[in-house]
Amino acid sequence: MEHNPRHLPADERRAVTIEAVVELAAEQNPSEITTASIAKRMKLTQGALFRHFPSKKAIWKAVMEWVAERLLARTDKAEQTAPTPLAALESVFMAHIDFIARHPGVPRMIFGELQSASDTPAKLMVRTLIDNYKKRLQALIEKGKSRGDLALEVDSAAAATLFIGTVQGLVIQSMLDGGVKRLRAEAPAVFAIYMRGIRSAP
Amino acid sequence: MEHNPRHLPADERRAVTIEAVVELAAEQNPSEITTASIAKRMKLTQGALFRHFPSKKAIWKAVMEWVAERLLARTDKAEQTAPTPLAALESVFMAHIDFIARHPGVPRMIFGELQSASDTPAKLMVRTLIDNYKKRLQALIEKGKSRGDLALEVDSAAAATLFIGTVQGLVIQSMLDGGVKRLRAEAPAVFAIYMRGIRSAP
DNA sequence: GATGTAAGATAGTAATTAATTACTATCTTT
DNA sequence: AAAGATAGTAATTAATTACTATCTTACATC
Repeated sequence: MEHNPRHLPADERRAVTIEAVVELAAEQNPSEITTASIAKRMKLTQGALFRHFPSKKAIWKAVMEWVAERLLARTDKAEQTAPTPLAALESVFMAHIDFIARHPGVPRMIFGELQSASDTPAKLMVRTLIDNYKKRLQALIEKGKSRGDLALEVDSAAAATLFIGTVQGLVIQSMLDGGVKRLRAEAPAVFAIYMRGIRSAP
Repeated sequence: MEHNPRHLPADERRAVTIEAVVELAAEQNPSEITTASIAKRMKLTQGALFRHFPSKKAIWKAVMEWVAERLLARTDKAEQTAPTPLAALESVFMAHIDFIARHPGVPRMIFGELQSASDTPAKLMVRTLIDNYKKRLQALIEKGKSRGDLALEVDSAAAATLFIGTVQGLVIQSMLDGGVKRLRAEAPAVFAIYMRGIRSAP
């Protein structure tokens, strides 16, 4: 059991920093997270952060990389353990919801990055993350069609967009009111309607 | 034709201020909009703003009131001119998309308000706006059910949530890439899947 | 045309911010 | 154990922020 070791190797310090930011984002507006508040959470002086990151933007970039990595790993696993494309869609959806419920700061940060009109490094991370995600969904949907589980008349690209949108909409509304509890509670019923929208007639 | 009249009555000045903020939000991260940048856009000195608003928060509140008013007016009209509940849903959806396409800064501001963990006055505005919106949607959906157009097995609350989520998801993804053009282009196909999800079997 | 008031300009303030600096403590390697 | 490398501290910096105090101008009303 270690008690706040004062000195950490650089890579561990970076990892701890990322965790601190994700934690803080769950508690407050990410745009109001200062280098001072990050340092305080880590019991470190503010200046020390800049020994490990060249700038604040670099911190955000590292955090978004962490998010992309973990989210993709989680949904990937969900997808691959499911028996059918249809089951995979549901499994991925729930894994996504679960990931956000465990890290409520993540959507906060992502939406924050979206708002900047210019292309920050962090925003680029988000874009490629969602791009890849969407491609995988689209492939799943196509597979579901060829198996006869999904309706051929459904636009696959639009279906992938709506899949992600369904998550985003749920998240936004639970951010407004109800929080993580509401997110988990409403997810199944909302996903059921989505499924009804793409499934082939019985 | 008026040429930037230097002096404006207070109420007009407030209106112009709101327009300036909505414009600016379309171009940059709303959290980075400063009182100085608002004033510059209006060709006014920064201090003069505080003759008309007691604080920056008051400006945001006024802007959100403007948004709520206009959006509700637009969707209300769309709803009331439609012949059936089903047609009304589509009409409201498209009116909503059109409103955002005309004012791309609006979702940016709303998402920005969502991120603050505490309940700012502006965040409260957003919450009641969406609450009212959702209630109206739910009523429409119930009406559609009783007419036999919508499936009884569909959860009305979840359907209303997903309706809003569909808009939000579309908006977010167009903010990431493609902008207003993509928003308008993808809206119909995505809405079609939503409709398929709630409509009764033919 | 004089006059009172509403609106704007000018020039500040105090607080907060990311980043930098000079220095110190701690670990690692030989 | 010496020496170099790594990590952290404390204090400071320049820039930016919302907000304010004081002075000046424009306009409506008589």
